[in-house]
Amino acid sequence: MPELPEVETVRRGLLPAMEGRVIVRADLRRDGLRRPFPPRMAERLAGARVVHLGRRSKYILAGLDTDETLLIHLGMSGRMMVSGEMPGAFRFNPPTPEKHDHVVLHMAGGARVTFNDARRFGVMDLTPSDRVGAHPLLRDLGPEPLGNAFDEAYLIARLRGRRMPVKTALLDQRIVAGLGNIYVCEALHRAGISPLRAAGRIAPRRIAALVPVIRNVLSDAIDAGGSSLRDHRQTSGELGYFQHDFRVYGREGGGCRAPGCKGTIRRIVQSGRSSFYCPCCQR
DNA sequence: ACGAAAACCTGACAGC
DNA sequence: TGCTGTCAGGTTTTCG
Repeated sequence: MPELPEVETVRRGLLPAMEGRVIVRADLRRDGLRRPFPPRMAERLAGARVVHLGRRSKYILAGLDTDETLLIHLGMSGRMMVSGEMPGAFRFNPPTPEKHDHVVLHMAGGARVTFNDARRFGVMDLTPSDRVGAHPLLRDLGPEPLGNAFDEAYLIARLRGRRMPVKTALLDQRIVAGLGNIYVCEALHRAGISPLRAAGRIAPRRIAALVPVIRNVLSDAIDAGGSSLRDHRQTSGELGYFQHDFRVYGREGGGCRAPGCKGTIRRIVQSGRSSFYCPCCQR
């Protein structure tokens, strides 16, 4: 799935097709993904205008003029494709619906927005706009890593006393929201911190250094259109290309790219997920 | 309470 | 060709 940079890339691609525009019709090809769609979702979307298309962590939030907000999560394999007569839309009109096209939004103006998700770990839900933050999926999220609330003092305080590996802590969406496996691995490498190190046993000044590193990795990835490994596509069908800038992710056995380091990238498993790191320059 | 592991699904790929 | 096993940008639930 898509982590924060991929979701932000998708949001930006959806903007011209969706923001300010009316959803003429919503076609649902099944009754849910990871969880059931809310009751009468198609009827509640039909005729609604998208007044704002935002993002919180890995969730895309479409605020509607019906005072409801459509909440979208892409899970591991979710894609949103724009097709039809729109600038930036897929050049070819969509052929017949493809496998795993679960929801199609027909927008006024001729664009179609298709949600495709092979593994069905994604989510779509509707919630009252005046308390989106109280939604169970958003309620416990930590601060946005690119926002002002995520700063050195905050991260130092949140990691203090934690015995879990720093890798696990940064994947915890309650501590900071939006990081996933790729960008945690990449950020820890850039900061020279071992993913195995207990979160509460990192010197405060090293944690402080991690904050701008996280911001920079995410910003660079957004600028590159995200990372395309297998599933992620921009809404036009184009790939992202930040995967070419990975320093450790997926590079087991490869040479460390840190300046002056001769180490070899290793893969280990932490709480069921691969961690890639350089044992030489990450301590 | 905490952290690890399993579960939810499907597809891609390596190896035999 | 086709089988088996492994792995995958996430999150929630279960287990110890």
